[in-house]
Amino acid sequence: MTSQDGTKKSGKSSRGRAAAIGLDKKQVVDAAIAQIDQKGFAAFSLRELARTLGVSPAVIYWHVGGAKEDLYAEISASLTGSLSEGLDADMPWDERLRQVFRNYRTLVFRHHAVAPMLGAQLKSNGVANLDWVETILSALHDGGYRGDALRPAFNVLVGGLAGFVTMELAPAPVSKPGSEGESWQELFARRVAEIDPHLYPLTAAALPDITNKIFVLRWQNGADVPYDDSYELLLDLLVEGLKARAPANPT
Amino acid sequence: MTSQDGTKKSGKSSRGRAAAIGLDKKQVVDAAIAQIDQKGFAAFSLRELARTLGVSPAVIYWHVGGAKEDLYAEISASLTGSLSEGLDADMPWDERLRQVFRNYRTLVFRHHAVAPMLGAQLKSNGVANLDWVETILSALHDGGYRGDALRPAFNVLVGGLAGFVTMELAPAPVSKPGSEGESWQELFARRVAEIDPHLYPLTAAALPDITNKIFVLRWQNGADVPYDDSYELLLDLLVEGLKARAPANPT
DNA sequence: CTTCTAATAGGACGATGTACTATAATCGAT
DNA sequence: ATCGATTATAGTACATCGTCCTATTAGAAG
Repeated sequence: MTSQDGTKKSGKSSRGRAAAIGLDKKQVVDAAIAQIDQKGFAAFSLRELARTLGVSPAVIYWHVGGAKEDLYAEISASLTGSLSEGLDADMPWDERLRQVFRNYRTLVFRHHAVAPMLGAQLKSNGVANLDWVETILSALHDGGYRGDALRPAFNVLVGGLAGFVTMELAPAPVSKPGSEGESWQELFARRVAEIDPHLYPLTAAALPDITNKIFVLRWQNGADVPYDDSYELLLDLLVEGLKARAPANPT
Repeated sequence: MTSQDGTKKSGKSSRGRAAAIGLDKKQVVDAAIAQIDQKGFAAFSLRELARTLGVSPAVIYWHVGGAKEDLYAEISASLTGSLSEGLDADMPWDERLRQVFRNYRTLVFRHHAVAPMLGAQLKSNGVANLDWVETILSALHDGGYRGDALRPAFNVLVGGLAGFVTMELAPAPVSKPGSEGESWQELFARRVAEIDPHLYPLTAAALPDITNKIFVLRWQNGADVPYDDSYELLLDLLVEGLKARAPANPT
C-alpha cells in the first residue's frame, strides 16, 4: 500500500528476475542526474523527468521514497559513493588528503550542475559517504589528530574545500532568451570594467588580473572559468597548516 | 511602460516626497529578507510576499527589476553592503583580514536562512560588494601580494571561508508535519549511532566527539550547532599560511 | 486459473512565477 | 486649478509544478 522502503528487500536472491516490469530506482536516479547535467539544477522538475522516462509522475514517488528531497538525497549518495576509490593506503597521510579532495573536486566538476545541491542541502542518507569520512579521519589520525582534535580538523577540510567547490560552481542566472538589450553577463562585465579608480583604487588597478577570475567580480562560474590553482593553493595551505600543527608528530 | 530601472532617478532631490504613494524598493527587499528569515529560503514565494505586503504580485515585479532572481540580487546586495564597516585601517593586514571574515560570518548568521542564496547563486549587482573586495585586496596588498598573486590569495580566502559558512548553514530538510514514525532527524541520528565499528573503525571510535558535530555526520545545521572553533581554525590556517608565503615581505 | 502484491496510469488540487491589460494615484507644467 | 504624462497598483490569466488519491495493470506464487 505504501511506497517502497529505502532498503530493497528483493535484490539479493533473485537478481534479474525480481523487478520484472520496468523501472528501477537506480534508473530513476541516473536519469535525474542526466537531466540535471543537461538542463541545470534550477530547471529540474519531477514531471519532466517522468516525461523523459515516458512514465507517470507517480512512478517516481513510488521508486524514490516520498518527495523531491528524497530524490536529491539519492542523487547525492549515488554521486559521492565512489569518492574514496583508488586510494593508496601506503601514501603519507598528507598526500592521501590531497588526493581525496582532488577526487572530490573532479567528481563534482563531472556533474557540475548538481553542485548547488551537494553544497547547500543537508540531507543525505548518511551511509554512502561513510567511506569518505573514514578515509579523511584515518588520514588525520595518521597525522596525529586524535579525540577532540579530529573534529575541527575535519570540518576545516570538508567545509573549506567542499565549500570552495560549491561557490566555484555557483550557477549563473539564466540568460533570458529573447531579451532586449544586454544580457546580464554583458551588463555585469561592463559594470566591472567601469569601476571607479577613485573609489576603489586597488580593485581598479588589479582589474586586468582579476576580471572574471575572482569570486565576486565574475560573470561565469567554475564550469567555464575553473579556479584550479586557487583550489590547489587552498588545499596546500590547509594540509601544510594541519601538518605543522599536528598535536602529536608521528615519528 | 517598462519597469523601473536599477538606478532610481528620484531619490536625491526631493527626499520624503518623491515616492509618495506606497511601496519602496527598499521596503520590498526588507520584507523579503524578513520573510526568508522567518519561513526559510525554500518556502519563500513572491506571492506570499505580496500577500504579506497587502499588495498585488505585479507590484514586486514593478519595484524589483524583472524576476525572482533580481530580487535575490537585491537581497544579496542589501545584506552584504555593510560588510566593511568598523574596519580600522591602522591594524596590521592579517588582523584586518580576520576581522573582515569574522564580520562576514556574523552577518550571514544574523540572516542564516539566506545563506544558500548567498553561496549558491552567482548573480549580484556587482556594486554593493566592491567595498568588500577593495578591503580584502587592500589587506593582501599590504601583505605583499601584488599583480597576479592577488588572484589565488583572494579566491582562497573568499572561496574557503564564505564556502565554509555556506556549507555550515546548509538547510536541513523540512520535517513533515504529521508524518508517521520517525522524523528524518531521528532516523539519521539512529543510523549514525549504529555505524559498524568493523567497517568504519575510526569513525565509530570517534563518534562521541563528532556525532552531529562534523559536516557529513550531522542532522542539524550551523544555526543550531555552530562551528565557531572550526571556522576560527580555518581562518587562522589561511591567514597564517598566506602570511608565511607572502611574495614580498614588507618591512 | 486464481489471488496477492508490485508497479504504473491518470487525474485532481492548490500553489507558484510570470506576463498582460486596465485603472488609480501623483507630479509637472501651464 | 486643470490636464496630460508618468508612476504605481490591481486584477486576471496561463502554464507549470509538487504532491496526493484512486483505479488499473503486470507479474509471481499457489
